[in-house]
Amino acid sequence: MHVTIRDVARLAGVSVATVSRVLNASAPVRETTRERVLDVARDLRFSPNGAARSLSRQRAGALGVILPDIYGEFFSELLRGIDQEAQRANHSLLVSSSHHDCRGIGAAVRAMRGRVDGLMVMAPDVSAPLLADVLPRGVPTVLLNGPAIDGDAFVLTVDNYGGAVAMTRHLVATGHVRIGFIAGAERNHDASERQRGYREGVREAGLAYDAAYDVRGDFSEAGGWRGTRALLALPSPPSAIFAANDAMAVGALSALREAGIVVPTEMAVVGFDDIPVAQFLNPPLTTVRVGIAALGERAAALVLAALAERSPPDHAPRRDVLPAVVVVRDSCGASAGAPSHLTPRSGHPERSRLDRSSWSSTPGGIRI
Amino acid sequence: MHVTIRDVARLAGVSVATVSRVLNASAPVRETTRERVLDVARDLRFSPNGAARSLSRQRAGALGVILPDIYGEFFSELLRGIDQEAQRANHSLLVSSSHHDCRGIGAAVRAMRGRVDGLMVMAPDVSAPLLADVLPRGVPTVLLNGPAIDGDAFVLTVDNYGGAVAMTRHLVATGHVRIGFIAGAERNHDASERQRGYREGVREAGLAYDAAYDVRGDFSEAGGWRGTRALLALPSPPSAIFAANDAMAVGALSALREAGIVVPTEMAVVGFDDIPVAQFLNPPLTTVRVGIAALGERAAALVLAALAERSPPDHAPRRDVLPAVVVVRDSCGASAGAPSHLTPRSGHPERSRLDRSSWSSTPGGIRI
DNA sequence: CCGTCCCATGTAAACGTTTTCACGACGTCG
DNA sequence: CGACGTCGTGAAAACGTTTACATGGGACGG
Repeated sequence: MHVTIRDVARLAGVSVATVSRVLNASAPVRETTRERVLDVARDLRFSPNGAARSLSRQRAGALGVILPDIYGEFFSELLRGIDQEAQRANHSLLVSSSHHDCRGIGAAVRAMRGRVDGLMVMAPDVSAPLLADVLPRGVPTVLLNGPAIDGDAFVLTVDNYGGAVAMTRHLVATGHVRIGFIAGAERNHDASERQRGYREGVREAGLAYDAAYDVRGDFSEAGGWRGTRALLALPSPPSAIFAANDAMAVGALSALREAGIVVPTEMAVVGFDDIPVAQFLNPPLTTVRVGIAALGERAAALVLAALAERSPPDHAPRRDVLPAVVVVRDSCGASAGAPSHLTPRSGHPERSRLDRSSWSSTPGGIRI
Repeated sequence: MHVTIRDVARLAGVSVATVSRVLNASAPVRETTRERVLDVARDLRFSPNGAARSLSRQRAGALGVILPDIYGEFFSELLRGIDQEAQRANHSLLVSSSHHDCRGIGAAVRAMRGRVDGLMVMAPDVSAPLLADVLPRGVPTVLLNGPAIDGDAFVLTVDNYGGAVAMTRHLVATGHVRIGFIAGAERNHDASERQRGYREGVREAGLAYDAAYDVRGDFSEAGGWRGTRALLALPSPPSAIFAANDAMAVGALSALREAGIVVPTEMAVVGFDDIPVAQFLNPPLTTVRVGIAALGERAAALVLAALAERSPPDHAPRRDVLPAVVVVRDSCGASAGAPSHLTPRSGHPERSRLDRSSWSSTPGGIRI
């Protein structure tokens, strides 16, 4: 049926071992036989069977990615970062999404056994013990934006709490006293951390926390739209809306436009994530940059590093938190008043697609 | 090292064949032994090695996806559609991106040999003969948005030309006589088809085609931004800008905002693709809906169908074109004037994430 | 009571690589 | 001139499944 290494060997008049050696350059082969083998391989359009190869070597040359969803620019960016780093190490990506509960995650993990060398799992909705139970042992695993876990998985998160506190402080500093918050999905780890940050920011400013201004969303544009309607319906609506992610901020901007409310003069809107489109919105969105692609890159790098050293790196920290910095643009109304000498507004459409600047912590916010 | 089926067999006191039969329910096994095997398997947390499994059965249970890039919402949506359909058939996705030239595509294809049962390849920049040369024979393949090809690959495209003609007609009907166009990347198949549609639309309206209004872009927000600046710098700027995709339309909106030009009253802006965020932009973007996720779903469905019947479906058409319909929103200025009885503006934030309506052709444009 | 059939199970051969081991031939050094 | 590496190669054993084939034991009909 398919052409195998045996066919190549037969036609070239050598053993399969020699063919393998030629194709992998794994041992010296006489130049004449080498060329003969390569010729036959090319003629037959032979390409080695990946499954057989992974079975024989004990590595698959692929990384597994398990995601709750792939809707929106966030996951697109994350995947891009992961892919970029994986490709550097000649690894491909086995992607499986739409896994919210640990049953689904468990199934996906099992399906990947033997076809991937490492695993990246994003499971913001699943509690730590349940998750620990389904993760495989013996496979380098990085948990993205999840809770701490007591398996041998490395946990990589973004400073959700710190970023939300910083953003709330920024709004307070701009003069807002009624700040509405549109939270993420219930039970979602990122969502609750960001909410915790918002509440702390409000509390430390000495403002009265009012649950009516703290509405539930779901990280989708539609959720932001609904949340905004809810906030506008309050007897005394907020003067600023803090959406727990950029997608909801987009929905908020849309709802405000429909309501005829001008941003930022009549209402400030800020988001979280700094998805690529944020800077191109009308008005450009003030948000918290988390370096999504960098997060993905780092996750892949961690898995690959664990793969490189045969023994699991016990000395290395089991947890890493990436910084989240406030990026001030026009949608919060603070743009005009803020000191403009920090970072000149220039060339923003030219910025590199993969901005590594967020790998290192930036003190305070930055202006773009 | 890892626990294998042999370990399970040994501890359960049966042969490996029996274990396999239990786990796959492929043959009747006495209830008592079945339970014993399942218990041991659970205790040992056994999960079968995927590589070995793919080698033994002659199928991998995975589909390969080869993309030029994964930047932006377009690819995110496409991947989502593919994943959705693949998951329905219990297949996972092996994704490889950043492949622009046929050398890279060839390498990716070879790396996937034996680990995937079918292939979806998006290679808008590669010419047909080159591409045909690197595609594998014997593996069901669907080419996305590529040129027709004389291999045995199925070609699935969107009606780029028709959509662009329709959109241009719409702008003409709205009263525009100077329509700027921001094209996609050179040598990109989608890009040139859309450009061809724009030119035809202009021509058939009896307007003089002026190359100065037909500027080069690159399908990125930054490219749209630059293209818009170029159009604004013309001695007599256009009154409408047709960006060859939504990402560039986003860049255009951003550039116009910076220039203090109000959309749509002073300038109409339209895009192509109808990425999810389009309806939430300020103003909501008039664009050409291609049903990105549906495209992905259909591609996966075609591969899976070819997989189901052992022989390649010769009777089936080797090419399919999905409709592209104009979606009128606010950014083109025609919204207020157009008859509003067609489709009431309602519930747009609630629309289902995966809209299958574009699978079937809709006569004329639709209003949202 | 014996032949036949079926059911549950075991044995072993695939599947297509890589890799270890062995083995000649050849050159080098003592 | 013999012992000893080195180099090129082949044979065969992994790798962990699935599955065709074989086998033994019980049920059942004659």
